[in-house]
Amino acid sequence: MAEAAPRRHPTLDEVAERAGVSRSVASRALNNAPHVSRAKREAVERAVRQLGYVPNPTARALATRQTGAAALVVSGEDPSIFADPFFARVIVGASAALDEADLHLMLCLAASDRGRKRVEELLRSRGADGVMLMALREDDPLVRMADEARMPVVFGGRPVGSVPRWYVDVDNVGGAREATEHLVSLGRRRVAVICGRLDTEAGRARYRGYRDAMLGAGLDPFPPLEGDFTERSGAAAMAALLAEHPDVDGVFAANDNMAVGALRTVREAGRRVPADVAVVGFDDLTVAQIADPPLTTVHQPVEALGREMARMLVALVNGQDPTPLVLPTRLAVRASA
Amino acid sequence: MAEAAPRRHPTLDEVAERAGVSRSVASRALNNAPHVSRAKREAVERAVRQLGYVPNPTARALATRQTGAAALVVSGEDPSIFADPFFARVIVGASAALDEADLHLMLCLAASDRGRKRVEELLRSRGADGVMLMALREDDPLVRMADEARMPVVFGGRPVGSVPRWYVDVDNVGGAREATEHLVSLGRRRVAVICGRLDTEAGRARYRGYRDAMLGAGLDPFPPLEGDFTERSGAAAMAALLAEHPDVDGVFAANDNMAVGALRTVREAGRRVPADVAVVGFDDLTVAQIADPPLTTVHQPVEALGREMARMLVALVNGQDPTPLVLPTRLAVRASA
DNA sequence: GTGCGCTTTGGGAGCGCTCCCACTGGAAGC
DNA sequence: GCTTCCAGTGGGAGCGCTCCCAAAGCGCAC
Repeated sequence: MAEAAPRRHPTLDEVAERAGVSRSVASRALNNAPHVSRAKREAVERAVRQLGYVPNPTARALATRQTGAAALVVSGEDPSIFADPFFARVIVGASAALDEADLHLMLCLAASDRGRKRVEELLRSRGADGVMLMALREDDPLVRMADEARMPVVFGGRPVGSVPRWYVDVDNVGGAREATEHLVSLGRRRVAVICGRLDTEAGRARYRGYRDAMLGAGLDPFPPLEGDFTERSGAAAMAALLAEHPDVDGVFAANDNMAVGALRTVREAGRRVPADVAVVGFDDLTVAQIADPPLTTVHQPVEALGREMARMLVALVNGQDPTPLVLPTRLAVRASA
Repeated sequence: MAEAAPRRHPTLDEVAERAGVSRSVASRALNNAPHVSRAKREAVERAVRQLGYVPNPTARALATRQTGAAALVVSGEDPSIFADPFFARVIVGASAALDEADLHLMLCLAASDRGRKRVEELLRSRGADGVMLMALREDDPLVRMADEARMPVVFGGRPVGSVPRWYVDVDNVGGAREATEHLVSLGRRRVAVICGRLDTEAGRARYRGYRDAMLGAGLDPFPPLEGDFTERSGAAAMAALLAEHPDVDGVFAANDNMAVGALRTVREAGRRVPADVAVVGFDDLTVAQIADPPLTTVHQPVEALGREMARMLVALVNGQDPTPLVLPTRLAVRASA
């Protein structure tokens, strides 16, 4: 038997009775609403203390039509993409901002079909006051669902093929451009690219940034060589690159994991980093600092991303109409380039 | 203006009316309860489809006194401890298990005072059907709150100084013992230890396992040298160790981050791993595999930890009385030892 | 003394669902 | 023929809160 409740929860009625006031007055006192005399307010406070009263959030939610919770949905068929520390840091930021607005955080990993179904239900049933949506693939059904949702939706990053009404993103194009320009400024001329999945907007935008920088420097951009954001795929891509273009002297990888994989392959091929091949990553996760050599990479404000998504959502919930936000990146120069 | 709702949500009453039945019958049909004729059941289903009806979870929660959500609380004064990929993987496991039971996951980072206060309110107000509690420090006020909570509580790991009624833990003592025995079996005799925080039960248990193994092998255990589970602290501890005991030939670090720090310090001191100093970690996070050399470490089933916590909680919510669980660890032997 | 406007108060009607219970009518048992 | 039973049904009373609104109380200008 689980914790036979010591005594039933006291209700607002009981508080009111004990304080010698009506339920209305007690409610107002509790919510710091006006139109309550000082004496009654204090009487209510006393009764609350004596009874150990805590308002029932469900009842309040039913009456106010506000659940007091915001959901963060992380999409993707593979649940382990969530193991990427990236999301953990987004959550830290979002959690802090939601705390300030007194909203709870519901986390939905929409990996399995079942999970996806539950997200759809959440969206349709107003099981939360608003939703933050992340990591959407091309044609993700969640995008359509979000359109039809009966609550505010903020996107983290932009989905492929559509520009949502409200989103927070990082400057993927600018970051990739800066990374590539850095390689060029070091005198590298045969600068290759290891793209992320090109069915994500981040993957595409980072390739665009690379391409812009190469063209701007009068160099030939490499065609997109696609990885899937894992270390393994970075290592494989680098191997292919060395085989096909032995003279490559710089590599921009669309994230740190792949950059670390590339680092490993370069070393195993007997070449030095950065002397023979300079490598730049993207993200600036912990792994960039402990890589050998430490990875030059595009720093993105991950916690700020979460924080700003949450703030935007709070604004929407409060009936405001915030404008989309693109957060700046900056290059963290370390030993690898 | 945020999304002027296209039309008000249809309610169960409207469904019932459209289907030509009473609200009771509609409710029963919706919940697959008995005592509904086939014809009416189908009529209700049709009405649901036509109206695009979705039950209001809040109203249901109020009536059933079940919120349909479980909370995962991660304690700790520093919110960034949550950035440890460890928690992300716990969440993946917990989320999957909760999905199966149709429970939502609420995530509470009880870092700030404000966050802690909100957790307390959650615990006292039955804002969730149950709670999973992790990463508790000595004297964490959350432990007391959990005792007084009006809902089931499952601990992840055991808090210092008390054995909760329900918990899931990994075999910290056994894992640490096995790690140390491995070092001894390699012929190492001066095997030192870099402990984790000794105000956590995991930190203490891992030291106990180390000590047991040393004594069992007839060797002198080193006194506890405490780190705080970060790479930096591991590096510092290792430096101190080399200064004081230049002849140390093996190190057991209580987690991977500290082991990686130790690795770095050993190399910077001009010694070789594992030839001069063999190093073993604990956790088997991604970092263990990409470390140089790859880290021999105690693998713990992190996702299973989350999954089992969630399952235990579900059992409690369903009125059962599950028994505490200690999950086994195993040594993942790589190049560092 | 009357009327106006203000704050303070409590009654009551929801919010949308579940679930107890009383009722119906037809099948089964005697 | 009667009672007994039970699947099927709908009415209605909650769950615990918010919030509208009418009424009461009171000071103050006229």
